[in-house]
Amino acid sequence: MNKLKQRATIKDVALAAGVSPMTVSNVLNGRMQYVGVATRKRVEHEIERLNYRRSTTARNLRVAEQRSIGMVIVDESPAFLADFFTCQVVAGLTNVLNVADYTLTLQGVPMASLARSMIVRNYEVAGFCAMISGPSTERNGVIQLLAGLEQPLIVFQEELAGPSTDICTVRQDDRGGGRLIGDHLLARKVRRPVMIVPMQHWPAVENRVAGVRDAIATSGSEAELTIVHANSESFADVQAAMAGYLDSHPMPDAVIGANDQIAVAAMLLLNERGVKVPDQARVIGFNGFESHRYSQPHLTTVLSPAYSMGECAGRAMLHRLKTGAFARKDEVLPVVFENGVTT
Amino acid sequence: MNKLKQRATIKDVALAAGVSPMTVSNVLNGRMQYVGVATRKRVEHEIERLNYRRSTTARNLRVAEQRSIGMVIVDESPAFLADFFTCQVVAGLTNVLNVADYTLTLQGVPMASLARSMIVRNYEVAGFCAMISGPSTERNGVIQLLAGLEQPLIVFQEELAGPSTDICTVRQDDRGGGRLIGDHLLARKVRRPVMIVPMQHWPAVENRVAGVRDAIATSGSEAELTIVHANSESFADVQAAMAGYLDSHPMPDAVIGANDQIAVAAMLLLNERGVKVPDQARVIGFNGFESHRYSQPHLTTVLSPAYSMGECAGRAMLHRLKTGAFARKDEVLPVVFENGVTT
DNA sequence: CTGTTAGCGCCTTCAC
DNA sequence: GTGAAGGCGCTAACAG
Repeated sequence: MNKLKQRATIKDVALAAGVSPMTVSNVLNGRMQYVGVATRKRVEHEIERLNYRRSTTARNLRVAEQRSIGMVIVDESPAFLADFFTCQVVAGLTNVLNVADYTLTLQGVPMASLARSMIVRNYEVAGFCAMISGPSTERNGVIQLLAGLEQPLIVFQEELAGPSTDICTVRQDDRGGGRLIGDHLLARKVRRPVMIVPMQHWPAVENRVAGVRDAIATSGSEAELTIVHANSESFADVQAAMAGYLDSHPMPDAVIGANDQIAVAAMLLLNERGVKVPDQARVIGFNGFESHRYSQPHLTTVLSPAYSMGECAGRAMLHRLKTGAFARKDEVLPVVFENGVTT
Repeated sequence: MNKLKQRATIKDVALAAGVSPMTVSNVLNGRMQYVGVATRKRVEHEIERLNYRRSTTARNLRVAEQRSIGMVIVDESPAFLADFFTCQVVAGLTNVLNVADYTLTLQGVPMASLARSMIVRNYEVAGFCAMISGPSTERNGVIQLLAGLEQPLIVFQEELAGPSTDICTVRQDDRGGGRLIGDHLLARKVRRPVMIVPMQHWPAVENRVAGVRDAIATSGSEAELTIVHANSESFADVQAAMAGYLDSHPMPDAVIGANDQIAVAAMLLLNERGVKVPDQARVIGFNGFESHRYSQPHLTTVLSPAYSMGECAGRAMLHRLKTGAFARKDEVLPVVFENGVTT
């Protein structure tokens, strides 16, 4: 079925109230200057009685306007949204949009099928927000593809090189966060820190690494950062990479996870091997969320403003829609250092 | 702005390809029996060249059909979605819908403004899924309101009493989970278990309590379950409630949290007071997620099938849309016991 | 295989 | 203040 069953239209309401459809429309749109009070009452009463609901579809067609923003999540995994970071971003975004009577249209697409997806083939939202994962080249391909749609576009956690039209990036200050971590460790005389990062190229991660290096360079310390690549950020891969490193190198005096999960996986391995944290090795993560209060031991980390990023994107998009242009091409949100007991 | 700017229509494509709009429409809809190969090629080429994208709005109006499902999250907190459970449900739901070329339209609404919201006033999706929080009476009010919309409705984590039309509930087997917990604790000779629950009435929580009681009754054990009410499920409130209880009662031999956060908050308090877990008191949670692998100590809990619930709801809705009726009025998904080190 | 006609529900424009 | 005509972009039904 999935059909529009017998549903009251403006015409029905008009008929019942003994007025013309135009008058009903005026009432619906709050153009009260054009409608007598008595008429309005009658119309409103009939709307209620007939359980009338305006067809968004017909209205949007007529006024050539969309009241929804598309949130595109490009990821191979079908569980794309089941990620706390993305989740927070979507939450913030939805809230800002909803308050402005916009809707969020969620679409998860595997990279391969994006070109044939409804998003690309159909015109149905006023603009797009995108969270893209995958290798760098492919991510850029996706951005090109979405940009080709010639609609306002916001991309999360990316940095764009060339001049771009009608694209805005929203990201957190990963490099600044890296610096905070570096400063914190250097103040504790760390000399041989190791940072575990996933194999996959990811600008946020590179910025975190760069931030740590900034801190070392600025301090004039002779500390040296070693990068250890894990095949993925899964629990098993991280532990394997960490084990491989420990087996063939002297014990590092600090382990930095590219994110909290990585840090915890590494820390659990250290525990297993009898290494005392933080006495023998300090451990620090990245992208902590509310849940950090519940973790035991309390991991030192850098708090992600993911929810605010969503809000920021929402506001940016609404502004773009209203004024015709983004206020800024790149929105960078500050992160906050969170002191735990693991450093 | 937010206007449809100069955008190619079917007419433009038809003109450019030298055919009628109807032929273009046939190509778009894959009705190739009605279109010659040469013509099709020409049309497809022009679609590409003109960067044509079909207007979902116009199509939906014409065929009187919506290709989107509304996900309504009724909650006072603007951070509604920033909750792992909801997040997982939405992820599962979106995936199933997207594969069927349906879209998910997300809308978060505070209870108070629901009646005046776009959801209620406008007709724009084929059906609704709802996650409602708040006191029992108000939740029922929301369900009534949404049911009054006369569209297919799926509600998560509720049990409906009376006969309902076109409503389906999707929930996890909380009572079964409670039984698993009860059995586990009884097998360990627990006699004075305490269960910490939030003040707010919540059917899922009541079912968990009932399940534990079931287990006790079935076993014929003389164990007795004490319920401790916390003002909310926040860290502070849970610890306050727990402290209040401990100060005026003998030490329980097991603490059951109505969910994992509650359990962990309680456990941290026990730690602070020097109570050894699990030797002096066992601790057990509810609604574990992937993150349980990262928690330390590894909490014993019952794993929530939240993601599957989303998938289940998606399938149920698609079936309803296709056949005109829900296959089942109440979908109950099994939970899985997860053995940790805290029991 | 291709084209013509008509209309989905709403709102802009203009007349009364 | 209110109403009548017309059309947004698309496709069902029917002609050819």
